[in-house]
Amino acid sequence: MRTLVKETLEKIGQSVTLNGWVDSIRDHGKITFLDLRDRSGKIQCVGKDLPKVTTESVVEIVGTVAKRPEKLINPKLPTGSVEMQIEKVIVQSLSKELPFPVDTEGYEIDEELRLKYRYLDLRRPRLRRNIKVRSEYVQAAREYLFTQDFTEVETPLLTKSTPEGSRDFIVPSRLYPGKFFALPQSPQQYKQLLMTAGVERYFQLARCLRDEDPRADRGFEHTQIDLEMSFVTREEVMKLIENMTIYALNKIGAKIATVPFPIITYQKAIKKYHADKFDLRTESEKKAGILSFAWVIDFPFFEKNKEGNWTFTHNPFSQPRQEHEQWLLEKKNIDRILTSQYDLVCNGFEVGGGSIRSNRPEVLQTVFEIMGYQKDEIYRKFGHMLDAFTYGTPKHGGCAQGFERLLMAYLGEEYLREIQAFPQTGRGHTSIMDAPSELDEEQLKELGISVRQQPKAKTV
RNA sequence: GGACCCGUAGUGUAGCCUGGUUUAACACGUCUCCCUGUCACGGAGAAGAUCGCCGGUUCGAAUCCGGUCGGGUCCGCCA
Repeated sequence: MRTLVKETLEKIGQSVTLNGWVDSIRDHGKITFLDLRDRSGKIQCVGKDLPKVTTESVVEIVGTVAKRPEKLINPKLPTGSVEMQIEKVIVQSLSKELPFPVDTEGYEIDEELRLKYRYLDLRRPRLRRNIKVRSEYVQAAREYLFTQDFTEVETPLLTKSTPEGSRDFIVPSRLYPGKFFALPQSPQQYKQLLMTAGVERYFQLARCLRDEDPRADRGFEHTQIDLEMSFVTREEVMKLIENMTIYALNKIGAKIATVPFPIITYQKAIKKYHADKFDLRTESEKKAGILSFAWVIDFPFFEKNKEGNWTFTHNPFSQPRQEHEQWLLEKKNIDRILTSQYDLVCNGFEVGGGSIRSNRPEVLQTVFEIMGYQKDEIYRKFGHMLDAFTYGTPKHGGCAQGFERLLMAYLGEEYLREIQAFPQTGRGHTSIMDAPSELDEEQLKELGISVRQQPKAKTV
């Protein structure tokens, strides 16, 4: 039976079997020290005449846990008061020399190389912690939402392209040649339809895919804690997300500057910070690693795009502020219509946003009319929503939290990629596997895609 | 689509501006040998780089110039 490294502290004098990676070897000739690492920690193992083994190899070590004499205790190691007296080392998987060190922070290493060998990069303590903290945050958020009677629902990945918002990732259809699925930019429409369905409180860890040029804090894929609630006010949704965030951050030991989160209007934010996302932290709070949140509300619903046409600032499905709904229906004072949208800001990042949605088909229809859509086009693209809203849909609202950015702030990371196990590179290549890649002619034929010389094809 | 920056042993850097004492240096890692108490062990030694690629200038290019490829950051874009 396997014993974890951290469990050795309670097994002094016992014979145990440890499994893990060789963290380091210190060979003194007649005596050799071998530090063994598993997911729970590191322990020093002592023996003589050990088999030939390299660092980062996987070994099984059978031996006896012994208390170290007072003067040999290593205070830097959690297991520093004990050591393993080796009876037998079985080399299970020998490692060759790694392409880069994994006992450093790793920032100094070329990121392309780190991503090519991400499975080794993830061995470094910093990334192990990032992955672990992420998992703990998500677990805590789930825990909280379940106490609030939410139901977790998965929505489709293969869905329909909608012309608004970000550029879609496209998947060709084999059964319907010449037609395409789109991967979701967010579960927006499905989660609203779940409100029509009567789920009332939905959440999901939603993967969102957007085909836009990557940045430090955004890539092709990111995950959001996405939720939607029926029969709620703006303030109720904001409070729920706020409480979930506080609960989950407490679980991972993060400190928050101000609770409840301050609320500021968009107009005041622009005037005061010249941006709709801003950093409220004092210098001492920055040093202490404290998270400082704020809500931004009362955004304008519409703005003019570069062609001079009206477009939405955040979300076309949003309900305007109640007092402006009549303006919207009459298509007047368009520039003064405010939306029920709320954005959550943390340490200068936008880490979430949502709104109360309109459940009136005529409001949604008018929004698209203001943006210059013809009636038949609206029905073709959003008819399913308008239709659904004629069958008894409660007023509803929701929020999506970009918790990866939140964890970036908490973990002091500058790049979203450091929070993701297998991120794309800054130029949109996948980790490890060289994707996007070319397809076999056979696959293309099956998809009804004509075979053309692909640009930058590396044919020799 | 645009702007800026970076490519030198396995990793990270120096050298480049001001071309020639360069046999391309240093640290870590790797390999060999020595070492019974180290824990970033220590000591001795060794291997490992045609300086991303192509071309130009020059008697001579890691170094200057042009192009190209790869990478990074930002702007555009990202409901």
